[in-house]
Amino acid sequence: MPEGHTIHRLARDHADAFVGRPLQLSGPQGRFAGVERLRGREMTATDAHGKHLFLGFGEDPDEGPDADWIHIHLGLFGKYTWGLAPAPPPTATVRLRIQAESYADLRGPTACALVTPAEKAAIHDRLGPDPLRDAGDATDDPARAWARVSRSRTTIAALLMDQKVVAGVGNVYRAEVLFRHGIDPYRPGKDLTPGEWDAIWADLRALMRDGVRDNRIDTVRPEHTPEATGRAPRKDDHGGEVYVYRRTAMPCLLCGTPVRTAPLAHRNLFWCPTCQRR
DNA sequence: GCGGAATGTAGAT
DNA sequence: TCTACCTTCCGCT
Repeated sequence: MPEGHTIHRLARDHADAFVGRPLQLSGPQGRFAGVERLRGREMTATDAHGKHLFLGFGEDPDEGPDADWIHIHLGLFGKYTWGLAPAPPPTATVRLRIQAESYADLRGPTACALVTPAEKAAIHDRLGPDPLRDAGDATDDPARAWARVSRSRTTIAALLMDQKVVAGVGNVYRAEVLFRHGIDPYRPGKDLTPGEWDAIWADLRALMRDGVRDNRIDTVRPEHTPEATGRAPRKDDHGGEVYVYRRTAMPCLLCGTPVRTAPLAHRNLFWCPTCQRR
């Protein structure tokens, strides 16, 4: 269950494990039609933008005559399982298995399909800038996001989840970055100051880079950890330490106010009504 | 064993 | 604003 950091980590892990190595591809579930076309071919590149993962095949995967990309989006349920070869017999839910010296099993993705370089470019075009990219182009330019945010009456909580505005932020990073900056999630985007946006973007970059490195989301500053403050740690465990995400009714790590939750655009929003003011 | 929830998105209305 | 889709896991019977 991924936000952008998971996808960038997967791009790196696929590059390390599979680029330039003899591969065995299979689709045990029978729902990935690209297996036949890619049989015997070499993975030559990987890429990530927001929550979209791309695995490139062909001498020049960006424009060569044999260029193909596997486009993968994990959605809410998609999950990877990694291990050392030989892989055990796959279960019926494995959409895609890639095997070299190690193997990766993909289950439950929203998308797993072959796309052309042009189709890949179209996906980049409809995504906003990604705090984790470092291409020096439109795909990581925070000014593009600010242009949308600063003109919008939509709440900052909804804007942060809109992949056309910012690519890669999900429900955990949204809740946590708004908490870290003391921003009420219901504030309209146009009410934010440029300074607030710059700080949010810089923080997302730092937090999400940590997420890629550690393969989990940790957002709590050392001085606010349960160990440092003596407050009880959150019971639920999604793999990291956070201020408000899924800490409903538990005391805020800073002020002790019960953390609030409310549905917003089909997702649960979490915030501290005391620390996050309009 | 069942129901609900989960780090998500697309498409219909 | 709603529904559908995909899979796993946890808490409750």
